[in-house]
Amino acid sequence: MGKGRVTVIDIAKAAGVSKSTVSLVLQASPLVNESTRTKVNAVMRELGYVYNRGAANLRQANARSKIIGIVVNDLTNSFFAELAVGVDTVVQSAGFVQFLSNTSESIDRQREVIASMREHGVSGLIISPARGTEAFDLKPLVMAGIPVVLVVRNIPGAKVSSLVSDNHAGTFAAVEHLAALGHSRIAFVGGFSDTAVFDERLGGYRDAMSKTSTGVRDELVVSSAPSRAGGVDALARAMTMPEPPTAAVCFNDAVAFGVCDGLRARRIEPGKDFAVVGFDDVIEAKTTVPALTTISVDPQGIGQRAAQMLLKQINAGKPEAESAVSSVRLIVRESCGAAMNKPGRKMA
Amino acid sequence: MGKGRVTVIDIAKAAGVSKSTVSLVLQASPLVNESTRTKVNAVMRELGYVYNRGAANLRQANARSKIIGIVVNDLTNSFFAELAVGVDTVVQSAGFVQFLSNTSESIDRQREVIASMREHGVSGLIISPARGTEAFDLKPLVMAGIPVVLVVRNIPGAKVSSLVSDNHAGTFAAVEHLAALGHSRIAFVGGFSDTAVFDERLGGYRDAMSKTSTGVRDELVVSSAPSRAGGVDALARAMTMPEPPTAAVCFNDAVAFGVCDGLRARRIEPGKDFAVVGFDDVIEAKTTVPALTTISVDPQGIGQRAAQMLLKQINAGKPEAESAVSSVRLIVRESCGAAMNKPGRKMA
DNA sequence: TGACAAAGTTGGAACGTTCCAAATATTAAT
DNA sequence: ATTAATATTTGGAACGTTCCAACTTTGTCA
Repeated sequence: MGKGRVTVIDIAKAAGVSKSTVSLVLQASPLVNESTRTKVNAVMRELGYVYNRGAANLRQANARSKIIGIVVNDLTNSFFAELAVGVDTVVQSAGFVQFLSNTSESIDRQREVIASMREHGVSGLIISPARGTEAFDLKPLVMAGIPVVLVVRNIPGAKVSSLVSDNHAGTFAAVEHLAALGHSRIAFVGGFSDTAVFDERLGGYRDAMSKTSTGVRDELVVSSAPSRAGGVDALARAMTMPEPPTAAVCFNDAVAFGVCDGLRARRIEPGKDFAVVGFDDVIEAKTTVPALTTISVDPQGIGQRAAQMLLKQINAGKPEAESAVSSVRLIVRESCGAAMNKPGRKMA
Repeated sequence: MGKGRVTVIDIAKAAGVSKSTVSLVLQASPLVNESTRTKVNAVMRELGYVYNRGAANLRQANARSKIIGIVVNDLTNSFFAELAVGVDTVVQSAGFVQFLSNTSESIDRQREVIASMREHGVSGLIISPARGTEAFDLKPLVMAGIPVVLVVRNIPGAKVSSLVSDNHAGTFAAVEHLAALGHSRIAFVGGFSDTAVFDERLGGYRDAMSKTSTGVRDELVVSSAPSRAGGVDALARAMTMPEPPTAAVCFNDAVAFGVCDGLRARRIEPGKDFAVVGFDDVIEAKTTVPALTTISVDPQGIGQRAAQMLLKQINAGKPEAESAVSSVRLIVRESCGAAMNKPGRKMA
């Protein structure tokens, strides 16, 4: 014993029934007699049977596979890690399991992992596409009728579902808030300028700025890598200007943290001498000092909602593309200087 | 067209050969004539064929499945996210794809996802077990001959491979370093006291402390959740002591960041008035201000190495359990106060 | 008792691939 | 031209499951 795996036929023999009956038991069919059912189940436990899903959904070409794939462009960014967790919770409770792959912004890698996932028979895909992904790259998927939900970054011509956050509204609100606090030289800091997300966030910033007394000033937008190091770097550039800004709306929280680091290195206290607003509301935002004022996008929530959209399409049979925008809200904490009272910490 | 999927038989018909030949082409067999090979490949491209791995490894019961599973206890912790990335890179280049699931420290969930992955036919598993996992829980896996590599947390009686970092050496080095800088009241801060990792790190701290003039003092170890918030909390408790510490060896980087937050909230400057050492060297450690002195464990490296151990076992056929400890090293940055010169930042 | 329905069970065939042994085509050697 | 060797191709059978149609058993009613 031990060599070959235990199959439904072994169970049938041991239980003195036919393989068909065992199959019915596996599917919890009401057709089978209660006594046989318990007997079969007992034998299964005894022999250590494990269901072979591969064989099962080879037979049922119609029903799909209980596997979904999620491919993200940068798993080391905790935004995506949390998004993955959100997806995981809902697919798990729907009895699915997820392939997860990281592309590190490489289109080639992305193509490979998507191909590999198809070969393994995923019944749907959640994709946060690598920079530079074209509608063309998704063509094979839609041709094959595989449901796809794009998250975070949308792709113009692709006929697939998408779920992005309301970037325009987010930065718009951030600027309004800073302006209401009396700031006028407000910078837009960080992010790669060749992405749609950047355009949207910058758009919100611009539209809000144009309603202020200062108006839009191009020198106030300084881009950089969307990372903590990028934030440090971008701030350094911003502070060399003749009239440096007094506040910054950052591309994301990582950049905002970098900006805070850079300020402190210059002996400028974020939240006191300079206002900083982030974007994303990652988990550290609320515990850092000073707590980060930011635009909350709830990455886990997006993951969950994306997973729900995907499962809906999978169950619907015919994939009906749907695009949604996830609303965002401004979370006012300390880094923008709005909280004048020093918050006391609970002590044991 | 478009309803049924394209199979190897369709290709065979269209190319005027037999399905066996097509199969040989798929496996890049040297037996097939060059001209037929190119023809078959052309037809495949034309008809949009996608390989059905499920069917394939149903046939070859011997060869395994090109899927590995990775289950972690907390994906929102960036340590694990990076570990997952490390695993991903090596399994991807070995032509594998990974299932990833998050257990959120729930044993039930862990049992479910492992069962699900088995049903899907994974050929190996990398597990960072949920708190409280017993050797018993892994029994079915080893009985079935499925290779398992435990990472981060080892489980005493389990007959599977493991790869953990040298926790004892890490905290030992941290204490030695702080003592050399002149500190004597050195606290050990954070972590749940019911885990093996905690014991090991505390052990290294204790052994090093017993060699100092102060010796081991139990009131200097204050545990907490291994998170940023936990660090804030633990520091608060530590500072209420009659003779508060002047330095802290932290359970991990998240706790260390929390300790820094807590210090700043008390107007104590980390790296100047108080020395802080972390454990893990997460990605933010080097960019934060002050840069965190910490024990580097290179999570991506661990992920890669674990994946290599697993692949080796998968290829070996018979799983030979092997346990390794990954060495760690002290990275001296600013938070311990050792760097007296203020590091200048590169400007554009 | 016979007919009929309901409940429960069952033996193939099928899913898309790989493997094997055997068949055929090609080339080289006599 | 015949044989031997080599190169290439091929038709089932098998993998573990589900589905279907048909079968057997049991119970009900006249």
